[in-house]
Amino acid sequence: MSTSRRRKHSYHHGDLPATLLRAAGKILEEEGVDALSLRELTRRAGVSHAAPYRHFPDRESLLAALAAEGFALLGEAQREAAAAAGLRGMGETYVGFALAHPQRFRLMFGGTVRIARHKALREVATRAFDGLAGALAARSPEAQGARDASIAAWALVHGLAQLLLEGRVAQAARAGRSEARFVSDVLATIRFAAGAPARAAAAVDQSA
Amino acid sequence: MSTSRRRKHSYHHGDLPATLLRAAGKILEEEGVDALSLRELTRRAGVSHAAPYRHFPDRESLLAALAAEGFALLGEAQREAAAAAGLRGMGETYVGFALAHPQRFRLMFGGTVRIARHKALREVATRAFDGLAGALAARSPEAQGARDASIAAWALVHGLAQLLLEGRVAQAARAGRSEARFVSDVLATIRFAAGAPARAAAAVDQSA
DNA sequence: ACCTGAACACCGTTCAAGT
DNA sequence: ACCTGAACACCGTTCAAGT
Repeated sequence: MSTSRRRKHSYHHGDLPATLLRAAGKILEEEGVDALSLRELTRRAGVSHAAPYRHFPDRESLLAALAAEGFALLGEAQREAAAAAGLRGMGETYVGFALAHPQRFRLMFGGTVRIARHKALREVATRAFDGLAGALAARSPEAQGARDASIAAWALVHGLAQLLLEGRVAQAARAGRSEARFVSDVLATIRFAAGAPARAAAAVDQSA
Repeated sequence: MSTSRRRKHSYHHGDLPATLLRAAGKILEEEGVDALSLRELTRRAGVSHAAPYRHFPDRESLLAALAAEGFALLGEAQREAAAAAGLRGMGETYVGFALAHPQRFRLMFGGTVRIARHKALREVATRAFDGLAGALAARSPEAQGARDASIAAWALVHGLAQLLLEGRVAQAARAGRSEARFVSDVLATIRFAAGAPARAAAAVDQSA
């Protein structure tokens, strides 16, 4: 008689959390966070609208779980890229991840989820970034300058991803290049001055 | 007898749009976009909950107006910085704006407002960025390389702003420096290779 | 132990009606 | 021309009750 339940036994169907996360991920990627309501989610999953509360304290916690999945994926992709393609490969991978999963990336960095309040999320996010920082620090280990440069590198790829995602980079700037080539070219315009004392270098370069 | 109306004549009180934008800006900066509901806004403004619809087609259009204010402010600050402090000054101004108006900045770049769908917003946003691109292109006018470098420069400051805003940069990385000094030091680790053919330069730098 | 259904306090948006 | 009040179709969250 029921119209939407597809499960065998229906009542306890093994793993509702996983089912919810899968369905939520689909809604997220198709329509964005704002369209991801618990009620729509439970409709798709064929459970009552109160069911998620047995597994997630509130909506933000479910979003936090989705964001955590994203950081895990990004972190892994970065580690693989570091081994296979070096520093610039990591940057291209970062931007590539954002373009391949735009809504997920927005969720991870958009501020809707307060990362600090969700322990598992906080930890997996931190781990993803340690990779980038470590790779850059390893190249030129003069403490503070290298650390600053690693933040600049991260900011560069992060900002490029964000600008492309939001469509802020004009079509004209692409100049007919493929997306990957464009990203590669833009990143190639940058040089890191990690070795030099940052302050002095700044003074030199600024006088233009 | 009315409890909340503070206006003289009350019914048509001159400039409801401006009143709404002022109140909305306050809610935005205090509590963020997600807390900015039209109903809460109308409660504060002392009008009926349907009143905004005489002036804005929907909630997103009101948010678009708030974002447009932000881009106008940012654009102006950038133009002043360009005149007074040169290229690096513009970058510091960009990050400074984001840190001074975090919720506004999030609204401007968070993807909640579809910029392309709001004409006035689209135009003021474009104008704000022409400034940055122009300043960099003027320094080294070799068509494509310079354009790519200007995008990289923008991505750099934008990403740094975003990472600082979301609290993704660990306290430890600051190493006791003031925020302004930290930003300045991070930006100083970067050199632009706008003059050189981007591709060749990339190949050289990559082999590390 | 896990899920449901009714209930509550919110939303955004529409529209006939008021001034 | 501009604003209101009732109405509609949604939300997130809570809680007693069901299996």
